[in-house]
Amino acid sequence: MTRRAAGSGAGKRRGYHHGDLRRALLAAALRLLETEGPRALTLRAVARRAGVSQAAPYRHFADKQALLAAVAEEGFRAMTEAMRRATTEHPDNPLGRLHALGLAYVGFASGHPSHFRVMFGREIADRSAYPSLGAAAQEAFALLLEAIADCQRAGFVRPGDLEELALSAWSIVHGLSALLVDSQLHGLQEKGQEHLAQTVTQILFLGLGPRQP
Amino acid sequence: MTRRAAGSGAGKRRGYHHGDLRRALLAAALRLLETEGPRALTLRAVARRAGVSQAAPYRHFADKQALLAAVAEEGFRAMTEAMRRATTEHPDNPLGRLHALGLAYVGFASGHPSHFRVMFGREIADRSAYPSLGAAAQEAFALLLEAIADCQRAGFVRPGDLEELALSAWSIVHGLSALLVDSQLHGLQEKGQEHLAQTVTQILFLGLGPRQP
DNA sequence: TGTACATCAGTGAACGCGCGTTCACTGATGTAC
DNA sequence: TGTACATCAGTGAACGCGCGTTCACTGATGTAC
Repeated sequence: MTRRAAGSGAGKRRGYHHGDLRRALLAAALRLLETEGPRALTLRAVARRAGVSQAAPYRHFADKQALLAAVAEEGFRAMTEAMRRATTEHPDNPLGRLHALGLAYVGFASGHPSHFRVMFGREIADRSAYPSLGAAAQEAFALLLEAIADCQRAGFVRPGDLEELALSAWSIVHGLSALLVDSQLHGLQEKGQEHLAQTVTQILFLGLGPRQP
Repeated sequence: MTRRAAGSGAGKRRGYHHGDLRRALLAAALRLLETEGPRALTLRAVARRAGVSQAAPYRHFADKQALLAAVAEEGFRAMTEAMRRATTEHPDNPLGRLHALGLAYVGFASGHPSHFRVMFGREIADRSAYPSLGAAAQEAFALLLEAIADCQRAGFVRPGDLEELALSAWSIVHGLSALLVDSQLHGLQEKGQEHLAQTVTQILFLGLGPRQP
């Protein structure tokens, strides 16, 4: 604790003690994930990548699953951040915000496919063992709920069970993301992730929208 | 070839030669998948489960990836079959057929979560190495395209790029399936897979539908 | 300011494990004569 | 119908590998006096 404050000062961190190994391990894990894929994400490889002995990670993570959970949590935080950033471009337009949210979701997934897979994979069997991971995931979903509630209030989305409407929206962007990430689209993929996301969210909005007069 | 015909007769198949080991290995793989999950799907475990030496599978599959590809192909065939069966209940109603198709997709996924994961996971890096797998996957997608084209002709679905409309439909049912399979829904899951699928496809149909007069 | 000390982050070697794959083999099978 | 033979599906032992995890240790660090 005091260690981190002391060690993370400017420059010189070479020595027996690392200074901020936990953060360095997470960074190494992310780099591994994006360059080598999820199968390469082993504790030993992460330690190697961080330039540290293979036993060192155990000072910071109880076991491999704890590292995985931290990686997933970090992913949800980054995704939430990206979504939040996207919505700030439409401060006055609820539908625009919802749209931006969806595009940011798909954008994050196709920009970080391996990370996306770890976040939603079942490697972390029991999420209740990692409360902060659950909280980070909830936070992303909460953004969606909020945006849809705003749209309902503004009359852009029909009345109805908020969670179920949100699930529909989540399903469609998550589905497109998963298909992109798992390279299932072949020919279609040529149209570009951005275009496909536009198309798909368009259909979603028509479905969510109020009945035409 | 003649071997299989001879060996797969009634009864007695105990002996040095198995008779139809390829099929038995696939069956063992599916059993393993559903009972132990995808991580347990190793060549050695499959051989063990089939009651055969660990080298035996190499007479029928070039390597582990070939087995995986066969498992995935089998999955697409089963899913296509389930979807086709579901549509026969609505011979005269294109929209009902499309609806049934979607429900069958989600039903297959939540009924065979591990199989679903292998089908869409990236364990099979290069699908072009397994043409019959690609064909089986295409067949499922073709059902969807057909159903939507029928709906367009009948006026239930707006005119527009068929593939893009199909992608929207695919995304929403695939997304819900993935979320269910990966246990991301927590509270919502209590409402039941069937109910959630109904809700989500309802929104989809409103989105696909022609503009109200 | 200087020194003794407790802490604990990181080391390096070792463990046991199950995996994918190879190899020379064995013996059941169907077929040619 | 009987026999010799070629085929090839399945065997069993072995390989090398990288993994997660444990363990007694070492030495850099901050702190109490």
